[in-house]
Amino acid sequence: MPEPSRRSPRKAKGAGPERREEILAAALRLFGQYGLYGVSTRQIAQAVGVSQPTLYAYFASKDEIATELHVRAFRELEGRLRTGARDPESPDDVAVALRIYVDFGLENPDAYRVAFMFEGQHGQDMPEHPDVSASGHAAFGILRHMIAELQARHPDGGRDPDGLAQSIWAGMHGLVSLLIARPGFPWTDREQLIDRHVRMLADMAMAR
Amino acid sequence: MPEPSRRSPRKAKGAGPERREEILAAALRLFGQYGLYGVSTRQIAQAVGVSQPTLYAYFASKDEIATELHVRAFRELEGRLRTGARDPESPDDVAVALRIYVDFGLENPDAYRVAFMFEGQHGQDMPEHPDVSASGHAAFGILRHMIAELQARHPDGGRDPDGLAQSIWAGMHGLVSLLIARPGFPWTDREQLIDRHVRMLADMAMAR
Amino acid sequence: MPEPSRRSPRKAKGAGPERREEILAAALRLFGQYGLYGVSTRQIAQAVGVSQPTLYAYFASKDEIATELHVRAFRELEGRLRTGARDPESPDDVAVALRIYVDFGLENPDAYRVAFMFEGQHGQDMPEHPDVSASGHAAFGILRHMIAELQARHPDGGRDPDGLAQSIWAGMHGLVSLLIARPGFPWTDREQLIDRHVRMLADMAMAR
Amino acid sequence: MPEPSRRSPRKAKGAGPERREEILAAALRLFGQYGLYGVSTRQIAQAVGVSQPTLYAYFASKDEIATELHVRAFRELEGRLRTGARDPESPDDVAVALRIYVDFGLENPDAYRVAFMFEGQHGQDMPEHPDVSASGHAAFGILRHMIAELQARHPDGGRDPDGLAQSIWAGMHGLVSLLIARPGFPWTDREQLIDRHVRMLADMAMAR
DNA sequence: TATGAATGAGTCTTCATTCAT
DNA sequence: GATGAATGAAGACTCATTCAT
Repeated sequence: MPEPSRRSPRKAKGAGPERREEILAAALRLFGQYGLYGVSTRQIAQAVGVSQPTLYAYFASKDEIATELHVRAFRELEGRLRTGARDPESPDDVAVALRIYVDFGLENPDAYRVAFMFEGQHGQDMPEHPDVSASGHAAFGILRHMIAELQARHPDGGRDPDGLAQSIWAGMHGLVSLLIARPGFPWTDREQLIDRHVRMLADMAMAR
Repeated sequence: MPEPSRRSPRKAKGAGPERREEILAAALRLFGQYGLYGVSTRQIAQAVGVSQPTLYAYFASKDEIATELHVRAFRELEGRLRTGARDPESPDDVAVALRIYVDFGLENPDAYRVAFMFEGQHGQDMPEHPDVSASGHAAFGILRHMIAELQARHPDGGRDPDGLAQSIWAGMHGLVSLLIARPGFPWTDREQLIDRHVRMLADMAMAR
Repeated sequence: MPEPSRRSPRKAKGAGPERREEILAAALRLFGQYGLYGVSTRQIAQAVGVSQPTLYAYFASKDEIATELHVRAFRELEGRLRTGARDPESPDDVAVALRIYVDFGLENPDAYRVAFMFEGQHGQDMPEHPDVSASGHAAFGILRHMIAELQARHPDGGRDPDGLAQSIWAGMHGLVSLLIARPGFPWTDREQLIDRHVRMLADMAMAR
Repeated sequence: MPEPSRRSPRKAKGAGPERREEILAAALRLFGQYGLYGVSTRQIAQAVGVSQPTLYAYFASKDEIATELHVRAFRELEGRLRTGARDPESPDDVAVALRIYVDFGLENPDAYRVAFMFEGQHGQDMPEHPDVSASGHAAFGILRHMIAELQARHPDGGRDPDGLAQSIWAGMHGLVSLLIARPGFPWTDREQLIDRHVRMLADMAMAR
């Protein structure tokens, strides 16, 4: 006796972990486009094609979705940096890493926005979400490590890798965030702007 | 004998234009702390010590409060830059201007946050708020002008003042915004970090 | 010694009863245009050029303004009818009165709207405002009296002046209110429409 | 052993489309009684026995509720006219249609009031609500068509069916709206009043 | 007489979340 | 696993009205 038409024998289409991914993907797109506060759970649910309560089968709250995206964004960035960044022999190698950073941001403005331009209370590194801080620090650590390595190889070339890494990171973040947030600004040729920005900051890695 | 004008000790707090300023001050603090979307008109009213509708006697909408704060913040920055920035003869003079920028941001983190807060729909520099864009562009224009002047004086020293101004501005914004947004991060010595960051960016003004 | 230009020797400009009239005039115009619920006391005050609380020096409430306008409208109509309506010798004389009615409505759509299309609770003749009902009944009484007179003169011509007066009144009201409320409707030639409508209803005055 | 499906005795009131109808019914009653502007969504929700936000699961806005009621009212009227009105051979057949009109209004005073309620900005047949105008015109069109048919059959009997239809419609509307709006008025015998009113207007259909 | 200032109660509407099924 | 239905709390904003001056 055939049981009344059920879509698939065991898992319904897009159930389980896949649903979770669908939700994250939709939320990432929407958060990036309209901002964290500009997106409602209803919109997310609709974008996924499920009902609102279904979201809560996968996430405890809207905040948890945002946090997961935040952590993932940093992981993705970290992964890219780890993959693309080789042992630096010259500032050019640092420039490659910086370029990876920029490309990540511009290719994934949603993720970048979620990761770095996290709205909400400022003035505290969201201690309630330790994962968020941790994943951010890890990505930063790679850059810091590269600069330290580079300087170690050229002991006469530079000092204070910590400070320099922070300075360079900040310089990158400024460009990426402004390019994302102000697309209407009359920027000069983007490619050239980015290229020079990256090279200049990379050269700073060996500053004394 | 006229009795000495009885002032009611209760409601004479601050009328007229002063109330307006009180509201702006409270809104600035709250917006800076919790973000534009994280603050309700109720909270603003409560912080001022008035009822919600009273706000609407001074501002047409919450948006108007935010816009006014935004414009004021950039005006203040513009004023500081205009006052402090002299005709640049060397990158050091540019560094002075950049330092003014940083100091403004760190001394008025709320205002700085509000100034760059208008990142609504991911992009769109809010054409509906021309003042908002205008005030930002004016402040930027001063830096751009300085760099152009400097290069004009040293024709062999640099080119593309537009692109450089954007690059330097971005570099500054990155540092200021991160210092404000991540106070918990293990920054190296702030003063030294800022000082070198500023000098490095200023040196870029004469890049070729 | 000429006193400093005051409009009138005693009353300050627009003070006292004149103010009251100004308020009523402004309210009549606004109520007629936007409806009773579509007009706020602020709008009335602004139209008059005074502050909101000033209204309450002349009227106890917004409702009192509306009521006064209502009563006045009926009085005006009553006055016009009393003036223009002569002892009826034929239906033509009734037609004259009906035409007065229509003209009143179309020339003073604001007043007509206030008088007859009074929004609010229906199903009761606002017993809380006895004046309103009274003034309405008075105007109606004139029409009823005309018809009775006419029939008395032509004893074979008609009966039931009460019912006929109500019927004719209703017929008039329907046309006036629709012409006022639906100006966008594709009415045929207004003058001709009104003229025939009036004559037909007047002829009914002698129906048996 | 499966226990017999427990039905919760509390919340099973009326789900889905039935809720929608409940809301419409409650809104119709309230709008008819207190007017469109005199009723709040809270009152509607309370009358239905649900919370305020629940309304928005069934209607996008208060305006949508009103529009639906308006359209329904005219549709109902249109349906009654279409059903009851036969090819007119004499004014008596027109009288039947007019009587249907009156009966509809008096049996459904709320609906009638709602149908003619959309008198917003004094004029403007709400071009933003095309349905509203359309449904009204459709009902009127039936009457117009009847009169034209009648005159076509008796070519010597009447002219200008458009103008006559408007005149007769206005005459009906006046009586119905006053009977509804002024129940406290000392009307003569209602049945007789209506009957004669209807017959008189119907006779006008063949006026020259 | 007139008003600047203020407000409690109310408007419509949207939110994230939960419950019973 | 999924949902239809529902809601308390809150959102921005407007209202008629009333103080104290």
